[in-house]
Amino acid sequence: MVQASKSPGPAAESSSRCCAGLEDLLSPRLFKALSDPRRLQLFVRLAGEGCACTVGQLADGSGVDLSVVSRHLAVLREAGVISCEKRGKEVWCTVQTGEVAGILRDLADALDACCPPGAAGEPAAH
Amino acid sequence: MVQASKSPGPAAESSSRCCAGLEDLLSPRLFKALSDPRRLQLFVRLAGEGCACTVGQLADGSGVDLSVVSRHLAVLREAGVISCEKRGKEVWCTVQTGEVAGILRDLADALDACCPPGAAGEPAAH
DNA sequence: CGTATAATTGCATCATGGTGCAAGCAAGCA
DNA sequence: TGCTTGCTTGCACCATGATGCAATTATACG
Repeated sequence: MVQASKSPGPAAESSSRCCAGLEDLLSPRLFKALSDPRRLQLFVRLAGEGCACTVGQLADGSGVDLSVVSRHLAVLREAGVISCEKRGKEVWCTVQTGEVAGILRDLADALDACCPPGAAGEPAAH
Repeated sequence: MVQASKSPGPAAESSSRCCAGLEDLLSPRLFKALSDPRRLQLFVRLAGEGCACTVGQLADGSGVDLSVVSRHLAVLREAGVISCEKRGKEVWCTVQTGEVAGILRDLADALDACCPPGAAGEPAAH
């Protein structure tokens, strides 16, 4: 929303020779979802519990209101970190371990393929 | 700061059998650093430029004040995403591709080793 | 020295986001 | 139908964070 559409920008963008697909892999939404300690706590808790909990179960012992947990889970869900399924009155949340792990690996691969040592821009002595 | 020290908590934490080291790998600081679109833009730009730029170079064409860029770079540096080296008057920033990729891979591995399908908590039909 | 350049930091302002309470909605049950 | 439970959403409040301008520090140059 802020970064518009790739934003050609006034400055020279000609040097995008490497790290081509990096930008597409870096999703602010994903990182924003994992940037909050409370959400991270819920994430770990959800993973530790066997990757499936109801909102109420996660709220128990979290120290915050159930509405807060509900909102945090919504953020995680919109980021694709977890998925939720309604069964009766309850909503069961599941960690998307495979999906998230895949994204992180793609990102790691893109980074490794990026910026070869002594590629360019590095000043020798100046 | 918020999550205290592992927080034994009132609720049952007995089910931390899996995803043991997951919590230690999930650093709010790292994700927070990558959660801002502007910082992500600087990150991509820095990677695309050959992984080495001065603060001024990054500020050019970024559309924001140099002080803003400086602050964003500080956040990235404190998160270990980049490293900065002062040479003369200028500060050269470098993307820590290997470090970041390593962290992401460790996290991906931990997630894959986590939550085996049909482990527990999953309701069959209820 | 004094000046210019590069970058950081202080300060004020504004936007975003986390939180709790209460109301609303959906689903099961008597 | 009325009631209870599980969860979501609206609203207000407060903390955090992003931004721009100005002042400060550090380094190079004359």
